[in-house]
Amino acid sequence: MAVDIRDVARRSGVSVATVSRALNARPGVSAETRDRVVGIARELGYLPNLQARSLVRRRSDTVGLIWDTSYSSAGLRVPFLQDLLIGLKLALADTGYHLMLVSPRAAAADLHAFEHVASQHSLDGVVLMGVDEHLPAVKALISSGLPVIGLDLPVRGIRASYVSTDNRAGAAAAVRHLASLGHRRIATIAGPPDQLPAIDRLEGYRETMAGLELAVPDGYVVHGDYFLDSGRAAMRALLALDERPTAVFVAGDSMAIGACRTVLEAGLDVPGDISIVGYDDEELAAVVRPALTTIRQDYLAMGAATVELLTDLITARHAGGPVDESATLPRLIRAVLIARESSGPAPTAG
Amino acid sequence: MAVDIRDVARRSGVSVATVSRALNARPGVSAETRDRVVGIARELGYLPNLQARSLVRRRSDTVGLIWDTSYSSAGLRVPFLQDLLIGLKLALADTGYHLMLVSPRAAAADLHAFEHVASQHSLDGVVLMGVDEHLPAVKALISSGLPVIGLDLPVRGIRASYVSTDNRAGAAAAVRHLASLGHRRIATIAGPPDQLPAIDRLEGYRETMAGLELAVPDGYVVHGDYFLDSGRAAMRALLALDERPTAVFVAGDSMAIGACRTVLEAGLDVPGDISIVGYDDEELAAVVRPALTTIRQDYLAMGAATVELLTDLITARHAGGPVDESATLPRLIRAVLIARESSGPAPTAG
DNA sequence: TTGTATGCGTTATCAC
DNA sequence: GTGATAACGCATACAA
Repeated sequence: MAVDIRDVARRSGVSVATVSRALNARPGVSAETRDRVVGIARELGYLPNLQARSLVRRRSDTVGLIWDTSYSSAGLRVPFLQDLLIGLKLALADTGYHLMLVSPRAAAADLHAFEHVASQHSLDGVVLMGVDEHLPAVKALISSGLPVIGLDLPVRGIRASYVSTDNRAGAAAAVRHLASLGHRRIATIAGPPDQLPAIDRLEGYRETMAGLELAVPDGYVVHGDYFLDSGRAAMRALLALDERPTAVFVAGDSMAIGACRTVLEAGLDVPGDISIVGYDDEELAAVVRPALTTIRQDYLAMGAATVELLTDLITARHAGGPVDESATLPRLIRAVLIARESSGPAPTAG
Repeated sequence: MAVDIRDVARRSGVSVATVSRALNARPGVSAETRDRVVGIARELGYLPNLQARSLVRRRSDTVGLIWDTSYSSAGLRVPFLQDLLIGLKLALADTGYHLMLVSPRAAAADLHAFEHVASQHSLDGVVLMGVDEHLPAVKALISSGLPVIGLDLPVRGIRASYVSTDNRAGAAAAVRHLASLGHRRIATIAGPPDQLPAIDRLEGYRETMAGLELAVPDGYVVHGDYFLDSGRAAMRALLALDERPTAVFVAGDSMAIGACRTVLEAGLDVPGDISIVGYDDEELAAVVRPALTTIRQDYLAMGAATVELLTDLITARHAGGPVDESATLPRLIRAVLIARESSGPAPTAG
């Protein structure tokens, strides 16, 4: 049926070993025969069988993606993860690695579920996304020594690291943007105080405010839960303040939209009276009115960093060499500010 | 390193052939030895190597997903496709098939690009998503005889079919909803006239209007390109009509939002003066003001139908039997109307 | 530089 | 019911 390496060998008048060497650009074959073999292989439409290849090479040139999407059955959407998937896919396409999606159904029950799928498919490495990093199966996978990268998921290990966004720097960019527009009374609507990204964004806000020698009066830090309504409530609290802020950095787009609405309903203007900067650049950020200035996580860059880290780990492992320290250092990707309509010059003193 | 079938055989005191038979529940092995072998295999933590397995069985229990995401580099997002992916993934997880993501980089150039990857990975079947169905490589893939299912992509062939939403019925639901609110002058903003979903939605509109004995005057059908701005332009055309519609069925949420804005900017009210129904129930449909009444596609059901169709095709092919007619019949999944704020009673005659 | 032979871990085809 | 053994398609150690 399909043409195999023996067919190419016969037609070329050489042995299969020579064909293999020629096609894989291995040394020890004359340029002349190499060219001839390559030509005949192309002519015959020869395609090496990947299963056979990985069986003998003991590697599959395939990385697995472990991504728990069960939340989706409940109607939830996490668009950011899906953006990350695309970033990963695009970056991987340039490297020759294939991507296998594994569905972690039994992960909760079976401690070795992840190791098992990895071993059965001879996966060269694994990317973790949207799973609980405290899962025993995750820890077991990491201590198995297989190269593992957490995508927006803080895991560390002998051959494990992670890629995430620099939430501190993102918050700093937002605050600096507002300050550069002349704002001095800048408040923040933060996320839940027990989540790492929320904590980092809040710290980034505080640090930058301090660096700019701007005061953070009582009441300038309000917490929400990332949902729209909590943004409304938070903004109401901010509007009730004696020294009302002229700008607000909001740690999530939905909350920012809620905050916007509350400002407008109060008869004030955005950005005329109050400037607002969101976070995440969700799809709707560009659509609402006024369009939201926000911080975008660069998922293409995150995908690229993930692939880079993972392939480094993989090649180092195959080379049998020691794990390079720098290869297991987490990579924080800079978030970029997308300036739209919801931020503008500070109102002239009045 | 890892325990293989020979280890199990040795420990069981039987041959590898017997082990294989026992573990795969093949006939010709006594219940007694079967149980013993299974027990020892479990005890040893034996995991069959899937590459070796698929090498000899000539099937991989893996389906490929061909999904072109290159548009994403341009900053575009198609959230619906990502919902579909999750639906597919969840449905597939229950069947034991694995999912391999293939990135069609050379598809445009190489006529046989898709066949090649399928053959190299011994894929049992392929799901197509977000690629141009007119691509020569797609046609070539289908005529290769491999089981292929288009997800929201109208392909047909000897072992090819597709799953889509019932766009006709969705449009009908929208029109009937508006009619039930008392509207009689119902216009539509359709999609590009050369895309099947757009065509079906338009036909569903026409049929239902005819069935309700409602007139579709000249100018009541305007085409857009699914982007927001085209919805604005289309609505401007509609507003300029002598007999202005009191309701508009818009074939996409973004266009519907654009249409809403244009109505509001013209000093008219939604839904007071003009009711609007969108299509897709994108995330932002629930967030914009007024919240959009729209048609939601059931992506979990679509994923399930895709898997069902594909596995039927695959098992039929492996059985060597003829292709069941019904297995290549497209499956249309019913869409549901989500009533929100953008649709209301028709204005009383004036 | 090239060819021969062996092994990768299974399943399947024969014998027995 | 069970056991040798030959594929499956490829890469590579060793010989030549």
